Amino acid sequence: MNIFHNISESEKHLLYKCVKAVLKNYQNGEIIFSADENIDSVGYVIEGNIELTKNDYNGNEILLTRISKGETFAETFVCAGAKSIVQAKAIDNTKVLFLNLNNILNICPQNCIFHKKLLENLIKIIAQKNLFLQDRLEMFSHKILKERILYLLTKYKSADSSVFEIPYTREQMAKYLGVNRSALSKELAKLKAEKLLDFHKNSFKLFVNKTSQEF
Amino acid sequence: MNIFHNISESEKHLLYKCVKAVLKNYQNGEIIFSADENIDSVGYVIEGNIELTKNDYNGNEILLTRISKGETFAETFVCAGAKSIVQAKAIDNTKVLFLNLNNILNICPQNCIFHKKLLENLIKIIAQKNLFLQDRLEMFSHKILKERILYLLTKYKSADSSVFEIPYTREQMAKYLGVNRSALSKELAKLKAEKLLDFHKNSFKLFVNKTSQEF
DNA sequence: AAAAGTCTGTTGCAATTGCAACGAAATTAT
DNA sequence: ATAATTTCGTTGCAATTGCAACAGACTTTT
Repeated sequence: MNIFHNISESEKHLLYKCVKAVLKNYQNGEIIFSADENIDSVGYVIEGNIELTKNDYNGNEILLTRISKGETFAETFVCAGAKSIVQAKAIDNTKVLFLNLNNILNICPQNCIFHKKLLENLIKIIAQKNLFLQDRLEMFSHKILKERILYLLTKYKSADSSVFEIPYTREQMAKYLGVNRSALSKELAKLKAEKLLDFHKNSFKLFVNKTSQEF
Repeated sequence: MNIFHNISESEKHLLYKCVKAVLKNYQNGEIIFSADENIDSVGYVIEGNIELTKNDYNGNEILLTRISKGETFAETFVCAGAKSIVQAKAIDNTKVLFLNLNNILNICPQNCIFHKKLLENLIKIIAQKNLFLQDRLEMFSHKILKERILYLLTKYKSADSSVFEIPYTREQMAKYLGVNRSALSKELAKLKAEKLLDFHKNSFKLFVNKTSQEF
């Protein structure tokens, strides 16, 4: 989701003034901010690309994610009132727009509608990331592969004993589940033998007994 | 964090009118909302307790979390514009205040300060939950116990080869790391033998070579 | 100080998953 | 249609972690 969703180009430019947005240019390789810095502004990539990295216990730089044009970054810790925990580095010649959180929150006296939209979008971005993280975490909270598989399939199943598809190849499915691909195939074959499910490629069918609900 | 943080009792009551807050009473056991419902209001527990549950693939009700007095719930999917994915049930006689998201976002014409504070607090709640989830997820992304341990310890270490404490007993540490306690003790003993770290109870000392940083 | 209770380390064995290699099936390119 | 490429299932073995049981260390209670 774009933080300027539903805001037209002309409104955008009014908004820039309204929230005193700051545009900065970075050379390829330039550090935008480091881990442990106090940041007060949400970043928005106008042009170029950014990498968010973190140092592990050995000092190795670990790539967390890439941010590209139209995406927002730094919003989590800025809005949480916390220090940065990641480093942001331009990996192209990059233009970043900084939106100061306080200015976003201080609805301007004019009470402009697009200002409200910006706020709404910002909240939505954070909340949606939250949903994404919650799903991943719930998946990981299942310790056994069988349960992880059923957790995933339950998300996509339409109605019992009818076929549905999942948007993953077997390799992607294994990655989502955080396990080895062949271990996944092995377990799927086992579950098929147990008649808990049937599948072919990315089409699945669940035969789950709902006895616990029938009483 | 309380969504009314920094808002006085008197301001609170003005705010209730301003955002048209709705107070509802629930009997012990009463369903507040079900999974798959469309909700437009953030919940705030004034009195009593709530359980958020989810049905697993077998239809078993799984307890996700308990919400008690002063806590906010439903904010994630309301702000994400998504359907509820959980069921909320009162487990006491419970008073819940519902704050409609649109009303929170529509800063009132009077432009009252506490309205802005409410918004700020809401964002902070979501963003902080985000940070929490990110940490858990990053931990789980390490597949090997050794890496999980070092991830945890790196978070708490002050300076190299100096002693620091972690706020967990061994049992809690194992739970945080998502592994069996005795497996954790085993691995800690191994890492101690490898001279990567030293420890006694919840006091630790890291001997991590930073060679990769020294070049 | 002794006793009871809790926390932690250790051990052996079981269960689960990772890994690598290969062949079959399915898809895409020629 | 054939060949090349990718995806998937299978297998055997290795590595990791779970589990249960017990003993020692540490804490709290009496």
